[in-house]
Amino acid sequence: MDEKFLKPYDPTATEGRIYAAWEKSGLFNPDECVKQGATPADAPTYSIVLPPPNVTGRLHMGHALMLAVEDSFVRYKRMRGFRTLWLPGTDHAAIATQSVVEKQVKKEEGKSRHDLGREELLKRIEAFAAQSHDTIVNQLKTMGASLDWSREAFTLDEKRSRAVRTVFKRMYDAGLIYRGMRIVNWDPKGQTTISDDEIVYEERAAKLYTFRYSKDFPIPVATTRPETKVGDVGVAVHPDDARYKEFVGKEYDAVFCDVPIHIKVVADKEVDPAFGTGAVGLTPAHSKIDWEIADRHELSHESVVINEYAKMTVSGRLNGKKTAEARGIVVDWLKSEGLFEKEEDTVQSVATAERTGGVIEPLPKLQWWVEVDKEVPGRGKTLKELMLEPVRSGAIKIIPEHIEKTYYHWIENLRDWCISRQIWYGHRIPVWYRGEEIAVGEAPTGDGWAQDEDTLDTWFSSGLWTFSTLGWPEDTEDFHTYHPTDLLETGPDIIFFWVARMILMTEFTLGTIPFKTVYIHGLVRDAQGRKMSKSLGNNMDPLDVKARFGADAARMALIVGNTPGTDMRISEDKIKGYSRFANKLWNIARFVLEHSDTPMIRDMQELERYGISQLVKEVTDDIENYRAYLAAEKVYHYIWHTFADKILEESKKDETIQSDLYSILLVCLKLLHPFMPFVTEEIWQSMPAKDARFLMVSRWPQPE
RNA sequence: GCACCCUUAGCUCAGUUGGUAGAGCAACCCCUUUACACGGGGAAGGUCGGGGGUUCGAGUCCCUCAGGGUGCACCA
Repeated sequence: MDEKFLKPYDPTATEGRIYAAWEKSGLFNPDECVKQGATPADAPTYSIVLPPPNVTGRLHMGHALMLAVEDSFVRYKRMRGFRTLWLPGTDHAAIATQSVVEKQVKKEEGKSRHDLGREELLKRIEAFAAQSHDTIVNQLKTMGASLDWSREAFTLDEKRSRAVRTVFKRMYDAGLIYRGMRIVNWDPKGQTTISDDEIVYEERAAKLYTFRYSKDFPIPVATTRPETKVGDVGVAVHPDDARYKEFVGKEYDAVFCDVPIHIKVVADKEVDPAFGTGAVGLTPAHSKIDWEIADRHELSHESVVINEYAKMTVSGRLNGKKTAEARGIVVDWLKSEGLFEKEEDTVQSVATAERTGGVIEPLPKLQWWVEVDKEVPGRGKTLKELMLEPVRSGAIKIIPEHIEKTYYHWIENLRDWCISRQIWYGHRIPVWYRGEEIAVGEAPTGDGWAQDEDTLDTWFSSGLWTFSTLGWPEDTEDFHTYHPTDLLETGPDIIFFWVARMILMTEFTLGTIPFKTVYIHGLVRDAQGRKMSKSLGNNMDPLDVKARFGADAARMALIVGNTPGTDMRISEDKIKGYSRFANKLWNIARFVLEHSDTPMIRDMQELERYGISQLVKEVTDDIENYRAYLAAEKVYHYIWHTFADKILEESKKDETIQSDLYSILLVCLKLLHPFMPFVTEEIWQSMPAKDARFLMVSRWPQPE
């Protein structure tokens, strides 16, 4: 018996060494598994692409959970003899990364991005991303992730960029990408447009003011944003509202807070007669709904009164004032003019930018959009329908199932997707202009072409991830072998951002699904059930956990009792419990090896009396049905309370049992390996008789 | 407003197609027994949120109420 067993199990002394040995073996690469005879060349494939962590990030518990779950499935499938590919990569995370670097530059040099210029800022960002990349990659490895690093991808590298340009052009040619002047969600803090999904609504107390535009204006109007009223072009009332019927169609002139305005009264069914005064002041340039109502009544969109810095752009006393300040000025003016009727307290949900926290200012802007309600040529269906169909038909299965309903609900409410961003880091829009001419896809030759200044929403490139990582649009063997992928495992917060976009992009581009199963894990919360966040200071650092208890213990704690789609709580006690379990297994191995001078490998029938075949059957069945949380617990329970507490104890009295212990241990190591890869592999390395050099590629016990 | 989820032992949660409840942790008692005190043995603990229904039988299916949470939409 190896002397190492005389001391308690020490994960910190073991895990790094084991991971290095795995990496050196090359067995994370399915081609290498075939070459070394660990996997049959004609074996079926199993593939997962890693949801790419942001290059700016540090490993957090969410990552650790993702890795624990995915690695469990991957290791299980590999042991079952599949040609198993788990493909790693990182995400450039455009807005997030640029804003980190911008802040840094501002702090250290006092310069803005415009002081640096596009080229210089990009240089800084790329340097930062490269260094940050190495950090996160090394952290992924510490959790034991059996990712094939030889295939690593980056959302912004040349191969992925080519995929982006290719898909953009195809969508443009299909008439699904268009450039249009529309109201966008403008983030004055981040100085960019964002999509509807990047908005977070915050409940805030606000005032609802009731006023008239002028003394002779017949209808009182209620608003929470009086400062925007200098941009009003109309007032909308409900067609059936008897109070205002006589004024519909009439037009009025007024000078509102120094600004001349022209108001037409229109009737529109969108207006709720019970809210406020039942009359809406229409500000088409600064409200999505008003824009739409204005469209229906042929009112102008042109009256822009707020700029990108959320400052007023009208002449008179409001000029150059911030919107919040302007609000007070307008209210004072209304009061002094006798136009003010009343103010009431109300609660407003204010749209803020998820990344920067800036209050969204709706502005009309020329942007690029993906049209979701238009028929896709040759498919006879809209993009929306293409997103719904594979989930409805069961071609894509979402776990837990009820999330499918949420998915449908979201798609039904989906509007055109704004894909252009006014930041510099990211995939530049592959469109070039020269006078009236336009070129799309690849850079045109000839003089005088200027590329669009904007970049693409980062989710545009993420949407291609399952196939861009496999080399598409090149005709690669990997693409043919591993696509569609088998499993997409991710968190509930990016189902719409990412999962839905992947389905959209893959259905459009390839006419197929990106993955067969979507497994949604819950969010990791602290012991009190609170979200882990920087501001609360309750973040648990996986690297710290690993240093104290080992990656195996952290992984096990994240898997056991963690049902898909349900948030989980993690506590130090739970992790500590599994670090003790690792030590328990260590001592079981010690005992077994001490009592197995000439180990005999028994087949499953010979071990029938120990209930092990039943365990294998249940564990296999649980993993196959995405119940890893049960499988891991059953293995734990068997090892500790059946194998150690009963069988080992019996064997001290009954010598006939002793010669079976070795075989039981072998099976237990295999069943536990997907969940606790390090300690099981470390013990395996000291097993004198076994079916593979590495437990990682040994055969999974046969369930029958 | 629309939709979805949750409510089971002190705490955190399982309970896969309906067959009279399980785990981990904590708490309690005992044991330093030669694999392990990062251990072992034992006992305790639940009218499965309330009410109603379907069924021979419901934590599990249906209805309803209450509390908690999430997503989406709206917010003049």
